[in-house]
Amino acid sequence: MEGFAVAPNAGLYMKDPTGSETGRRIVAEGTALMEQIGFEAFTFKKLATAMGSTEATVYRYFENKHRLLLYLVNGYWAGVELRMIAGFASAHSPDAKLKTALALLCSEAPAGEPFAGVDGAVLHRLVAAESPKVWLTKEVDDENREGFFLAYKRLCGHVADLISAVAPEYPFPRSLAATAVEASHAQPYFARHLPRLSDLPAAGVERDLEAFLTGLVFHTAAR
Amino acid sequence: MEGFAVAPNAGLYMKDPTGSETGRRIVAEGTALMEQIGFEAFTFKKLATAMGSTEATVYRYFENKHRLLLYLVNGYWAGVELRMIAGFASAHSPDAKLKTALALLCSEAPAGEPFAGVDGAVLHRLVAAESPKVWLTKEVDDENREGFFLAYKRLCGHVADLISAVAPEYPFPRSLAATAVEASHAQPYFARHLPRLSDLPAAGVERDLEAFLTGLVFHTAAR
DNA sequence: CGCGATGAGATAGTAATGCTATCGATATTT
DNA sequence: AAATATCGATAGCATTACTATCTCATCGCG
Repeated sequence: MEGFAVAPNAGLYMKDPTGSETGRRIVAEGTALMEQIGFEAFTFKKLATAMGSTEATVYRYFENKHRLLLYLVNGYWAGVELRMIAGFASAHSPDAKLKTALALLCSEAPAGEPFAGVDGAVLHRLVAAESPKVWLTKEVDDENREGFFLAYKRLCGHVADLISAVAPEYPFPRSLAATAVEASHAQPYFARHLPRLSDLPAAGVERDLEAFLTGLVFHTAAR
Repeated sequence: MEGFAVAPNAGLYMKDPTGSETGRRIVAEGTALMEQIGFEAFTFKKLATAMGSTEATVYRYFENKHRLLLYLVNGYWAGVELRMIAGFASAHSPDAKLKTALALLCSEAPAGEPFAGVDGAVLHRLVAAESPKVWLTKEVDDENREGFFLAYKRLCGHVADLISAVAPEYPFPRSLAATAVEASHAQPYFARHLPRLSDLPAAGVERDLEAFLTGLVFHTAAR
């Protein structure tokens, strides 16, 4: 029943939200509401009211809103990883694989629903705007030990491996991969809100973003 | 009396904290406490208790903790900009200037006190761990309109200008500058807490970080 | 000397937040 | 039909994020 070899989100919830209609609604409406009003203004009470349920019910699924965000972000990255691996099938050289991987990171509206009832584009925007808050916390080390960042680290790992395949002598493949993945979210956000920090257009960034990222990665690594 | 042509922090406070001993202590002890316990756990009540003062007193200086963080981050960047411009004096080619600028971004313990009584290394760590929270907010656009991000944007602007000077035909100087500046904080943080996302050592990153960043910028732009 | 302004500690209070506990009605399972 | 799980309803509590007011000390100034 699980779409993954190892459930990517184990431990992030108190009760598996995919196992009930209420759980799926928490995830679906939680994503939408959090994206709308922002993580700091988001509360379980507001979510419960929006779903016509109660705070206590939401707390039965997730310990707190930070865990819910972590769950969403993790699911997002797991989905990207899946599509990335699928994309590798149609590319043969490491070079071509790396290019598809980077292109995938640039698409604002990922194909397919990452969670039942969740709009991919909305989740993408949520992740772009909120995901750093997931690790910029005093609990990073504990949460990392519990494996809550595995999906993200695996994804960056794939990109790093491709960089190494393309440029075996480049000394910072992981740093470059993480920098590129981060930039793929930060740059569209900057383009929209702090345009002095970007050369991308406010909307429809995908084409230029891809050009920027491939330039960044290939020129840096492949000497 | 002001060290800057235009006070970089105007509007961020209700009452200028540099103008009184209490204000300076709010800034100094606020930095230390926030860095210690993290932005989410930090409250004005805790700060007041730590300083032997009261919540109401702190609120006379800053509207809320978000504004205080913004003030600190902004002051940090203003200080970096000052040192960057000073550093340009000893470098003559744009190439050399860009190299000094990037090296400056890598130093973990900036020279000189950015605020009276504030340890530069502590502020540096605070900015690395918390600064994205300053713009990843639903109030970005309002705060940007009020000029609260000017120091950061100016700093990135300097780097972008140097990139353009070194490589006039490179199409994404601003994106590259912002990406490099962001990476200068993100990479040491990753090295420490999520080491799979970096090739840098957990401690003493400066040398490798500089190599990574100069490679990133020069190979990407001067292509 | 006395006046007013300013700065800041003390105290109180309010609404919202984050979270826990209990209870009972309603399904679902066995 | 009994047992169990699910979830809405309600209550409660400690903390947070503020706001307001009052008092006292200080300081510049006529």
